[in-house]
Amino acid sequence: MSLRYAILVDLCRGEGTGYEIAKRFQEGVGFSWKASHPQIYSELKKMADMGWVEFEKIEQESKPAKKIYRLTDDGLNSLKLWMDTPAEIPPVRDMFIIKMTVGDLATPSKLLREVLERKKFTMEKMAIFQQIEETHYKNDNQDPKYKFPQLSLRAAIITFEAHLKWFDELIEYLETLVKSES
Amino acid sequence: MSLRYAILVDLCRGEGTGYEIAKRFQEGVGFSWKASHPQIYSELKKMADMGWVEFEKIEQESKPAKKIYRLTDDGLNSLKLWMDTPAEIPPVRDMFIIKMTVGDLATPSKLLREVLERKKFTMEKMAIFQQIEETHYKNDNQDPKYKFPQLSLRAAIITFEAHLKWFDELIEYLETLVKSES
DNA sequence: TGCAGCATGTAAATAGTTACATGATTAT
DNA sequence: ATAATCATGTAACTATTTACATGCTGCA
Repeated sequence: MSLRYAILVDLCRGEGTGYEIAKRFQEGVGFSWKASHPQIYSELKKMADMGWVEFEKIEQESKPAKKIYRLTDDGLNSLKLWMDTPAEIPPVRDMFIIKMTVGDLATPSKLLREVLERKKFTMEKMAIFQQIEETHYKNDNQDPKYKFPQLSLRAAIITFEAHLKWFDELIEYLETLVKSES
Repeated sequence: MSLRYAILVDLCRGEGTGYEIAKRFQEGVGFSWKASHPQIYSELKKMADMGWVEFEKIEQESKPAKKIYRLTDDGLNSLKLWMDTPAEIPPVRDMFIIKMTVGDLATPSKLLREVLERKKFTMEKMAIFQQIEETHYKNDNQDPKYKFPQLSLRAAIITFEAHLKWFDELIEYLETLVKSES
């Protein structure tokens, strides 16, 4: 049921089509959840049947009619109920960490390349989030209304920092291995 | 196919029954992957059929016969091939972070309680990993053989530290909310 | 007496991904 | 020309969880 509530949270900020919601749930756009479009369409349909969301159908020329979804009072109430119940602590599921436990089975240079790739990826992502933090929430904008979204953003930034710290420890060791290899 | 390789990595350290492997993959035991026992049994069966693992059947009185699995040469070779191909970067999928973006919809005291619960949980987990790091890898034990497992452990510790840092930011804000609430 | 641990497995359900399908428009 | 964007959806598959099933032993 997680995706269901993730969508409700997304719709809290305003109405949107399944397509738009799906875009936000694509790899990397939002930090904390990922979902493909068929999953989102089917979940929206279920919630429309339950009356948690409603949609306005807008016909378009040369495109399928778009459905603009918004929360209903029922949906908002269900969301509020969920908000007060603890969320499950998710398992990690990162094969890269598993791989490291037996890193001696890999080719050091390839492992190093993989870490450098991850580091690059993480730095790019982090830059985006830091940008948002600076333009939206820093300095003047200390409106308590934005405090929660900002704190949520902090989760991403802090996590990325941690990953980078770990990557640097890996790189340090792997570089010694690659040097002695040649 | 991730679970498959996670099991192979696990079997690298030595033989084991499905039951034992499943225990290690339970919530919280290993840091980086989670799996239930039916999933592990079925994956072991598939890999036995492919010849990546083999097992020795040991009859027992009053218990079902146990199967002690170990890697075959084929399994080890497949694992080595996998080691040299980059692992996918996993999505995060933590509803707690999502929840924070609309934290104003929750009851502050309940949200605070949830954060404190997570903090406690994380500190307990981290203590276990730090213990392992100190007893197994610190001081005298600078054997390069243990360098990779140690680095893998560092991923957990560094990640936990990051979570704790974030939790403290949340707690600081939520405490002001709870105070002004009463 | 009742629960945890050992040890296997099957069956059913839910969650999530990938491929297929359509079709016009705009940018490269 | 080709790919990306808009916008929906279905179908098939893979991954994962939960419930059911068995049965003995040792502990509180």
